[in-house]
Amino acid sequence: MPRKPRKGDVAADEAVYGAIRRAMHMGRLAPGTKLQEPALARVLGVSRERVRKALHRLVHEGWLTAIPNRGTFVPSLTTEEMRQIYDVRSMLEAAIVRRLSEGHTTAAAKRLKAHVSEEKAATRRDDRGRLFELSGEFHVLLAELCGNDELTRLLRGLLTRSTMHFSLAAPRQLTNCAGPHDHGDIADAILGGRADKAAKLMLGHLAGLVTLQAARPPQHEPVDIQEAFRGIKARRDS
Amino acid sequence: MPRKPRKGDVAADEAVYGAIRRAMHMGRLAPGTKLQEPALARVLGVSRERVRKALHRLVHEGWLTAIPNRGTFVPSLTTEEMRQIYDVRSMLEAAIVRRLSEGHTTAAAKRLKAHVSEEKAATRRDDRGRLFELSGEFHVLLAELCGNDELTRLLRGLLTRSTMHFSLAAPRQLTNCAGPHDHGDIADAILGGRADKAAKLMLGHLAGLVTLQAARPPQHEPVDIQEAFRGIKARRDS
DNA sequence: AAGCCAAGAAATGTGCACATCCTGTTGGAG
DNA sequence: CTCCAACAGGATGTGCACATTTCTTGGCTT
Repeated sequence: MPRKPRKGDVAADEAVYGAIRRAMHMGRLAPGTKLQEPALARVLGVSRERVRKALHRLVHEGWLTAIPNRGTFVPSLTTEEMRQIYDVRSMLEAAIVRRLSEGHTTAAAKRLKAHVSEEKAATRRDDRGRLFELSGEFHVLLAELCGNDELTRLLRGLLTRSTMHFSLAAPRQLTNCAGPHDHGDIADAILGGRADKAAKLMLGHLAGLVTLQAARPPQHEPVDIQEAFRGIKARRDS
Repeated sequence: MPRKPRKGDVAADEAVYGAIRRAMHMGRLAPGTKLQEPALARVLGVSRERVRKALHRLVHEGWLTAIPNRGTFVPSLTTEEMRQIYDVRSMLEAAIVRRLSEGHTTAAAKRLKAHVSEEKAATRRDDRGRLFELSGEFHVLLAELCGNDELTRLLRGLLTRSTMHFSLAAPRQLTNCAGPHDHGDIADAILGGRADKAAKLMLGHLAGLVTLQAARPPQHEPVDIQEAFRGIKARRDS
């Protein structure tokens, strides 16, 4: 028997997908880097087809860019693309906070308060990593509280693409979503039923993020695949 | 030599993708239909891997649903999912028409007027097919006029998923976007700079589409793959 | 010396064959 | 007669090997 692709191996491609995604999230892969399949297969210890499938998925999701017969590359994100993404987010999230301000369940209010308090706790502990995660989840949480799965999925995609800039440009310098008090203020406006104020705060919050990312180092040094995936192997999720 | 996969074959998978997508758009494939790879490969005259790749792409885009080791199926769309999609569209398109009402270029106004007049012409000619296309393009056009590529791509995806209901449920009975005068009224409000009115009209328009699709035949008879792909082979685009 | 051409090497894309899993059927037991 | 279990047929998933294309290196020409 060469190898039994048992039922447990169905999560293997998911692991490869997560490994590459995590490497990008950590800022290990600079824009313009070519991700060649044999090298990734050798480093990750899986077959080339597995890598191939994961790469195709990442390309389709917008994380990578593929050129036929050339390979897949880490995209060089333009500030214009970033502005457009945040523009769409402004449209959606302003509508979201307006809707939540006009009416929400007590359970929703409870989850929102819990999240804000958790963010404040992370801020006091100065836990940058946790705060980075929570900051992103805040925006997804607002979409979830609307009870619209499609909306949640869409916003999650936009948000992951937004965080690409943080990850690829300056992963360790920037903290995260501007000031932590922003989320608290937005939550207060929602819970208080002040739709206009909540929308205005959200728009200002997103605009602040754009200007925060405006100044970033345009230089990128070449990356070694072997070095980039040091300590990254299995496990799933982002 | 078995076969030369020349450079012209790079568009072959695109053709397979378009063929399946067109079959769905024509309402040939009823919800719940299992699309098995050998049958599709035999009918379309391509290799199984080509079909496989197209199926994976369609699954990733939400057109089909895949169950591991079971196959890919045409999804049975719930009215709840449809409502959620139109809910997201309401958020985005209300913001779009508001933005366009507050300011747009003369070129944008020209394109908008041209589109509306073309819709009216199609209505006079009673050209249902053309009007169906134009009705969808109207909503995409509004996104394009905002000059945001990300927004256009997102809305296009939502719109194709919206038309799935028309296609799968009752492709030949329903005409399209409710009344053709709706689009004209929205355009007039935009060109007149009446943001609130334009947004209100758009929300009403989308709400009308939802109620229009509420009553649909829940029955679906089994489909033969051989028969479904009659006259559908190559060519690209949607 | 600089630019161009050609040959080798490596990477991508594709078809093929096999292993595994699911499903429909048939036979037997209760 | 009904239900369960084993089996056969077929479909999906995966690894492998090859064809094609592209990039690089070396040598040649101007």
